[in-house]
Amino acid sequence: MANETLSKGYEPADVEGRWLDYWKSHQSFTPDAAKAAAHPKDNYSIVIPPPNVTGALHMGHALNITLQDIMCRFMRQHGKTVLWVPGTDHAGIATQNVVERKLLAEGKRREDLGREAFIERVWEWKEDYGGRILNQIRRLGASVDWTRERFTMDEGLSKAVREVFVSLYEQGLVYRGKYIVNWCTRCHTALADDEVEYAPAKSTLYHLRYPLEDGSGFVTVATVRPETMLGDTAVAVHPEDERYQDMVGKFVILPLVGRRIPVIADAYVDREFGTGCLKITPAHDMNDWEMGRKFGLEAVSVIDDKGLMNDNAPEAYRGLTAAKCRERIVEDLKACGALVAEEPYENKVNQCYRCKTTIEPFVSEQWFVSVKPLAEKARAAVEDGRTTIWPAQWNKTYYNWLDNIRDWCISRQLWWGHRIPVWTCRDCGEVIVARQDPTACTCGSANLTQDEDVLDTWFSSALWPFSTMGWPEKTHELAAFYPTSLLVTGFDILFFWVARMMMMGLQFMDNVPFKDVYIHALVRDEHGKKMSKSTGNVIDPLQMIDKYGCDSLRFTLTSFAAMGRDIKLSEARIEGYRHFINKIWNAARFALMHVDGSEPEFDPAALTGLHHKWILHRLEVLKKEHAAQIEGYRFNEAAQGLYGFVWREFCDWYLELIKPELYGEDQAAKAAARSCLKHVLSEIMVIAHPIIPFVTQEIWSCIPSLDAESLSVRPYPKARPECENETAVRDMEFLQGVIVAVRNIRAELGVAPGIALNVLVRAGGEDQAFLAAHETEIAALARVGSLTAAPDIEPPKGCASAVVRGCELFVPLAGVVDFEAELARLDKELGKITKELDFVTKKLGNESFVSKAPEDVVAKEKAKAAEFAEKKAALEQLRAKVQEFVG
RNA sequence: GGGCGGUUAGCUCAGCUGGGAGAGCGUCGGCCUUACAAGCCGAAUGUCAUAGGUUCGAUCCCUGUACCGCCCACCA
Repeated sequence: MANETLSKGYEPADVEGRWLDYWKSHQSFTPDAAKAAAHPKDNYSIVIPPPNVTGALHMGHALNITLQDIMCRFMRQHGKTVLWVPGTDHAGIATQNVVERKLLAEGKRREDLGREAFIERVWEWKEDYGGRILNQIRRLGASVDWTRERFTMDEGLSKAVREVFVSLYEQGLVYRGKYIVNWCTRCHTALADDEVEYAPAKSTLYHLRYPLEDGSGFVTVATVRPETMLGDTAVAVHPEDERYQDMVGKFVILPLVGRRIPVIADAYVDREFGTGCLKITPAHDMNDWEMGRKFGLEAVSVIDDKGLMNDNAPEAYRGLTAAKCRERIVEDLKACGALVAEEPYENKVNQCYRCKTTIEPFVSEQWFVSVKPLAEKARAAVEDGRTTIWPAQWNKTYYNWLDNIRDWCISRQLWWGHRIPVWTCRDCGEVIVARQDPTACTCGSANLTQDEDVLDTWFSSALWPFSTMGWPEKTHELAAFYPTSLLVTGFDILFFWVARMMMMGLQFMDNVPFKDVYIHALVRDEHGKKMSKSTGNVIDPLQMIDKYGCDSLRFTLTSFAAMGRDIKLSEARIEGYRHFINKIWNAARFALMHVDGSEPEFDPAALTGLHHKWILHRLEVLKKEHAAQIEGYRFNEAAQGLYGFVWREFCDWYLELIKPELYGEDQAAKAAARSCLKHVLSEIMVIAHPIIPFVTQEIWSCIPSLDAESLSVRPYPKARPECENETAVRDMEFLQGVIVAVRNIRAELGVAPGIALNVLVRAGGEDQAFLAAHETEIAALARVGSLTAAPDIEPPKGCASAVVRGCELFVPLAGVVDFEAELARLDKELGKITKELDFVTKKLGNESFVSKAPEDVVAKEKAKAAEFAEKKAALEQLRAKVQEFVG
């Protein structure tokens, strides 16, 4: 492949395919855990946030994967042994829903198949489609170790789940209890608090009148759910509410039901809201449930698990849906005069985060984890810095959630998931919680039934950082790679997942699951809206890859990945950054026209040209800054720094400056240029590789006499302090200043680009020598015919002029130049410099500035003032000269 | 109600520990200059939301205000 001419434009599809295959077949990213275990400090590890098996790649994944990949590739370059574990999550509800929908298309329900057959169907589905998302991740160039791919329902991970459940049970941290839970009547399962979403709704607030038992009057309560009144077991008022002082302790009779219920007093009641009286329905409202516990109230459940009115409701309502029942209740209450007012009301309705069905608070028997003790450890680990959250602004959110945490409901009434390892003996009632499926009870009976429920998906995800490494076995992976170095994720699962991994890691590994957590942005559409299928504003990463190439997408996402800020993405941006990828490609194409492997070995000491010294210095700065930026997760800065260096410095200046040498006759200079060019190009490829792996790898493989196929395992370029050269930077500024001044004159005075200009510079000593030495470069870059530098140069009649670093520069344009235009141009320059000079002068005139500001700042300002004054004086002279011609 | 973030060039956004603002895209003008027209050269553009405060000096630090966005809790 070496030394072939590159195609004129970069064609990503072919390139990406080839290198993806190469990396996979060579197992380039598979570390040797046994070896790595011997020196854990040299290791680096990340576990991928496992996408749902049902998932399809979206921009959030693309960003997430890109950032992780950058870190992994970067750390390999820095000599780390890197493990990046890929895998997927079984995603209980989501996956079950998908398969149920498929069944429904065949006219079947899961109940028709039965549990075992249904689960088999889900596994079949998983085998067929579950790998899709992983292939999509692969296409992003993720340098994961495919030999260690995991699934949350793998045998090993299931073993870990069971181990954790049973030991938490043994530690008294898992318990079963009757509790009010968020119940999805469609999914038929309990949901954790954070699986509930709130949606605004237009409702009606009904005022209901309950008569006092002693006939002394009424209390009026307000509710948006009148049907739940059938389950009321109290009415509450505020203890200090004067209106109701004498009612507390009395009883009211519940209309339609006839139940006698107490009036209680509790500060929870808001006196301002509605009538100040609150109906208490412990079985169907979270707050009421708490109140019921506090006051020892009965919880009368009137709605069942399907959302239908049950037998506790008066006969007339039984079997109705809650909504239908509400209509009927409203009619009936109206009829008996208990409904005294209706008003439109906007509130929020709880929804299932999976299917958006309204949540019904529901009392049932569920399994819980006592998370308080775990949460305290998780909090402490961030407080004392064992884990660092980036950016730190998320600490507060994290603490706040942990501080207010309630027990975690972990049972789900689904079939797809880790079945709860609890058996009940049907003969003696013994409850067995076991790591191995028991065959018999202690009483000898084999008549055991396993708990029907499965565990919350997040229960297994919480173990991901160590379960994927083989825990509870003592593996080399755990020894080498736990705790992991970094977790990269979106803030939307900070609670669901990150906090719970912290808890479980600390509990079972006695160590944090990761040293750093990087919370990345949310990818939104160009208007800042969340991308969603229903809004139709989704940008499909795979389509973007097909259209613009993976590197374009990766570079775009990286450029916008500023910490703590959302990304507004549009296709135009990706298209824009494709230009950059193509620019690199073409720069390489140019370079490879001149580099064939015969050039001398790179030796900075042998490079005497200013532009070589300059670019090598700039390269040193880039190396240093780029590494610091990646290490500090300042991805946007890293990408933009690279962009600026490659385009503005390497291409715009360096490549242009070596052209005279490459096309020239001086063989020594040519060889030096080719050697340096090859060196700089090679190092750029290495530095850029973590962000844009494909184009860099492809170019790398075409650079002659390099280790052609190994860019992904190539170390980061070593620092070369001998190349640092501030003098070169200052000299280069001078050279650039002269070139830009001439270009500016040409452009502003409308001189045709074809006309070569002659340039005179009034300069003596070093400056004169410098200009003479760089005539070739100036000639080439500014289209200058002849350059004359001398201390006694006098401006010829009819010329344009400029001042560069104190030197007056003249471009004779007799007969060509429009003096009015030149005058205007000089005036513009004068205006600028005058403004700047005035500002500095004023500042220096301020006594308190001079006396109070640090010395170096004052010195800097003084130097500026001198420089500005010099330039201004020179410009004024030039202007006067031109004025003579005009006048 | 509690918390967090944002407000900088026409657009999208950088600006790390205070020393009078940058990039990309877009715009305008000129170029098919043998790596690249997906390009090259040149140019224009900002009371850094607002009112105060601290300071010799504030886009940056503090306080208040307005508007936008998000998270948590939730008034039935």
